[in-house]
Amino acid sequence: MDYNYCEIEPKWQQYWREQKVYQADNNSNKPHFYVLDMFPYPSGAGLHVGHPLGYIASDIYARYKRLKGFNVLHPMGYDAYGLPAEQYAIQTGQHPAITTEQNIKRYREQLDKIGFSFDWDREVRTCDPKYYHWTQWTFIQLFNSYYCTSCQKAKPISRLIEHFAQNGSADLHVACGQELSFTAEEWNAYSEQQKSDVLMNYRLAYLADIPVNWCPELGTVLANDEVVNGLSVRGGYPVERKLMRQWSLRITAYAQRLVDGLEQVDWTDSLKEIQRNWIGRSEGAAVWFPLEKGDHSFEIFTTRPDTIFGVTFMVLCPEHEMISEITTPEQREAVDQYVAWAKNRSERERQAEVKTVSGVFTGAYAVNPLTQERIPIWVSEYVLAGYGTGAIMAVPAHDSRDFAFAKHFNLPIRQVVAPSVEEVSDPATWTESMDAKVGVSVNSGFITGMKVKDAMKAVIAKVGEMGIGHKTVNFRLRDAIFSRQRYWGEPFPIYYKNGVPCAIPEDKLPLELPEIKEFRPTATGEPPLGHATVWAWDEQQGKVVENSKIDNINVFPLELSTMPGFAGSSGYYMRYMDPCNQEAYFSKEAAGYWQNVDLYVGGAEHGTGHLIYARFWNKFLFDLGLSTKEEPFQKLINQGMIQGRSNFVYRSKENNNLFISKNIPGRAEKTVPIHVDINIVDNDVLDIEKFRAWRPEFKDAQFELEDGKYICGWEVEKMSKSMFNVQNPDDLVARYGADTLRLYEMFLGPVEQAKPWDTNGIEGVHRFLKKFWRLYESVKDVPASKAELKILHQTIKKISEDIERFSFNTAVSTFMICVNDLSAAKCSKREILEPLVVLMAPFAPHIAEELWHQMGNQGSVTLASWPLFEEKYLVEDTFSYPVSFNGKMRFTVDLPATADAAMAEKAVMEAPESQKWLAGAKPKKVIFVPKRIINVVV
RNA sequence: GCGGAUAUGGCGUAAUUGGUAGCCGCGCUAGACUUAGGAUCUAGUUCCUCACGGAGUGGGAGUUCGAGUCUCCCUAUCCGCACCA
Repeated sequence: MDYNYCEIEPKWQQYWREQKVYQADNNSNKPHFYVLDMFPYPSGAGLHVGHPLGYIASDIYARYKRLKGFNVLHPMGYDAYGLPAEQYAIQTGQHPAITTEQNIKRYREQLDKIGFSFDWDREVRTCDPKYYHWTQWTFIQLFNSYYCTSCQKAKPISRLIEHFAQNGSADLHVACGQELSFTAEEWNAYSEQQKSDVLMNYRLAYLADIPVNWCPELGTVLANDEVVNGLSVRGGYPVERKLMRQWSLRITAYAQRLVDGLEQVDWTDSLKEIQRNWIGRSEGAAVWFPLEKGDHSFEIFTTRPDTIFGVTFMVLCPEHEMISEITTPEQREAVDQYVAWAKNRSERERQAEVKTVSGVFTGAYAVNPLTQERIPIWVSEYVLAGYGTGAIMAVPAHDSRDFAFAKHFNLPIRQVVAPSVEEVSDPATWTESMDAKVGVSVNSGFITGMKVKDAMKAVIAKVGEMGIGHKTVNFRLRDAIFSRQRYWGEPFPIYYKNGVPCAIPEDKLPLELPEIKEFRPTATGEPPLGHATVWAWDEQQGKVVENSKIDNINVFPLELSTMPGFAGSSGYYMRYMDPCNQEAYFSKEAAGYWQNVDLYVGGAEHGTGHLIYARFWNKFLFDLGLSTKEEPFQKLINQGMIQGRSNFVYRSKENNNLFISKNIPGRAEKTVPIHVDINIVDNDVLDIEKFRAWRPEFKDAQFELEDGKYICGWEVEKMSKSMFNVQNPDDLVARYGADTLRLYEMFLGPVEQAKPWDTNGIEGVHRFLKKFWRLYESVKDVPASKAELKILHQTIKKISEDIERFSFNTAVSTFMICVNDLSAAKCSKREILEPLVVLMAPFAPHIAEELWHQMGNQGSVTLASWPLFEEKYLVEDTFSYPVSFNGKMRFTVDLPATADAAMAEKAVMEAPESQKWLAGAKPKKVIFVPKRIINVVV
């Protein structure tokens, strides 16, 4: 009987589904293991071959762990809220819920065909009220929490309110928007509205007027990671800066813990580095510079306090609040003009012109607190409002930006750091500043002669003594804007009681997304939820009622924004542990059992988005006592992107109906390349009949062939419909079967590596499976020879190692070698083939299952026992056999310094290793150097 | 500009982690069987050379008995950040 994948694959998929073979148990004595994939956004285009790459890798690992006796949690779900479905709704009027449902159905069909071992009973969808119940719940917890900086932990806001009532703002150690100062008496006298405003400064989810990334085309604000080069990631529309009242998450409170946590996880260095850069921790000093006139002073942040003697001017950002106050009458017009100009520039213009220097003098002066020098104060765009204090001390000699500014406006440059005290030069001759933190201070009063590091400490100590500064840490990370002016997202569980935002009671959750018919913003510019007619909160009844009932006594308006995409994806991995819990996000027992994700597989493109938000979310849940581990994802594998591999035909310039094969001499000049559908090309050979049928215009196409074939050109490009290079996994499953697809995707190369998709090698993998199948056609119950056992044992050993280090491509190669060897030996012995089929089960589960049952075994092979081999089939010390898989045996023998080749050979033959493994046979090759024999090839 | 990664046959890749390159697969060459097939099997295939032999892991140096692997300097490609004081 032939290997009939069309029959066996659906059969076993059904069996697994019906027998619930992959159901994970929350109460088990087995060791636990949690394997997670980044759940997909169900887009209308369906899966392409890039998606399953990571899923197959994680599935192999999950199945391997099951064979190893672990209770494995391997769930899947959908990140179902998102812009594309809503944009589609705007264009067509089709409700996003319908589009999403259809897409999910399609995804599920595609996923099912590949034979994954997901526990579908645990499926979550972010748009399901039973799920977003807990997204909303978490939001309320964030809203009702503040961050205590002395114990580095989130705490209930009620504790802060008590503190205010007793002590006012004194002795606060909290993360906040700005430093406020009030007494207990003042607090107690505040109105509800005032108290609410003050608390917003401390809540972990807070409402504030902040400069946001506004995308007019999408009609919504975007988070920093959703904007690249001033354009939206989704759609590529321009984004502008705008001041808006938005919900934000105080993720900056967790910045230090987010940096520290990276030490505990097993991620690649490059991804950790991406996160460190995004968080952008930098140590330095805060220093107050007094103004020359009046008693005001302003704060600056610097990472180079040691250069304070080199300050020759100060710069404020155009948004700085002190500008209008300090600007002199003579300079007012110029300053106003500059500030207005800067304000009107789009983010994109600003970024495009980073190298251009612009700025204006305010006419005001500050005083250097250490030298008492008078320092002019300027305004310039190159100082950013969002970082540090929006004001800097400029040291043009040792900062390239300050240097460019000083050159442009002809401001003095003073060297204060040099390689040594003697090596001082004239900065007027410099072409660039000396930014490196090396050398010693010069021209710097009491720190002159000190090394940079010591000088920094000395200056910090000095300003500390003077009460005008201290050591501090700054982060580049900004709070995450959490509002989206969109419909298809989680509604905020918030209503506005006469302007005061209030959370709806937890026992009334979920607050379900209301139905609307029009998905655009309202005529008055409100978000789409402004169209909802039943979107008001009745406090008495504790439910949603018609808007018409709003009286601001009992019935209040609800929030019209919705949450962003990352809201639902920040905690889904915890929900999988206990997906049906109606009383809680997840039970403490479930979290206590599963702990955290042991292995997370997904793309590196989430390095600055999802992976930061999820870590923050989990740390918060940890502070609440819900999550048992502070870091959610212990080990992370980044699957490489699959690029497209486009094929081309070459159309003659003279004759539109003539196509010339790639390698015909002179072709390049005579033709133009045209993209051709990769599905009608096989190994770069064009199927001429299919090509003629592909499009009407090619109906009568003529060809100039080489060796009777039409050879296409190829190029690596993005996988996209317009280049006809999208490979749909379904087509390959239909043609070769899921097992072939699974093996081939792994065989393509290391999982982490980016690579173009091409099907040129898939035949070889398919052939291997057929060969594997043939081995089992006449299984005999006779004892295996030692040589055959050796093949098996080496394979077991190598496959185990390969899986443990996620080297699935070499694992597939190992199988091929094993099967080649067994075929050559005509080995059909049960003793060999039975364990081999179990070994194969993680990779090609369908064929393994079929053969397992054909051999008369019961139960699923994918739950058989891996140690079976190690105990039952282990002979001698095969697992410590010194011969590696490719036949080299290595051991070291000490030789006298005078040894020659003959003596070396003799020593090899006498070595215990040879006695044991060569059994008198001569080695093929002996490599030796004086004193030691190094390598013996047998 | 800063940071991270990668570079091996015609192609995808492998190399016992410092042990004397190119496993496995594709493709290609020759052959066997054949109901002439997009089946199966056998042998060969890094490059140059009829051969003897020589060269060879992006380029250049270095450490070492020994380097694809370690160090330094270039070059190219990819990714991340980008006026972050």
